[in-house]
Amino acid sequence: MTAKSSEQRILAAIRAIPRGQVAGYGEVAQRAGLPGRARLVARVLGNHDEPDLPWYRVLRSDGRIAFPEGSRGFREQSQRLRAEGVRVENGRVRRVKPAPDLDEALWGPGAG
DNA sequence: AATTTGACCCGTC
DNA sequence: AGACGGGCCAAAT
Repeated sequence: MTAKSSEQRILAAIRAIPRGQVAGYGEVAQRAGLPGRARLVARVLGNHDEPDLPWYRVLRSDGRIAFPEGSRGFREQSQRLRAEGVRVENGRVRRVKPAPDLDEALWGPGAG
């Protein structure tokens, strides 16, 4: 038997996204062992047939919904995200604040 | 077969 | 924040 197809790995990575949390296409691709294949992830999402697939937890790297504002997918995704407690604002998801660099902590404002 | 398209990403300005 | 260019890969034209 051959190895699992990339599609299966991508689907698995998407299913692995915890409820109430989101992930970027590139992030999913990387978790699926396919770094740089973000577009492939998008294609797979467009071809998905599984109703239980949390496709709505996948966003752009900017934290924005990949659908055009006002589109059906856009509203559905934003609504589903809000249903999980994700804060969606103007088609954009408030992502987790990145950890500050050590230099910033040491040499930041007030360190002088 | 070449070009365009698509639920994209990253570094740089 | 937004704009630009390069990368990536498969389907559609």
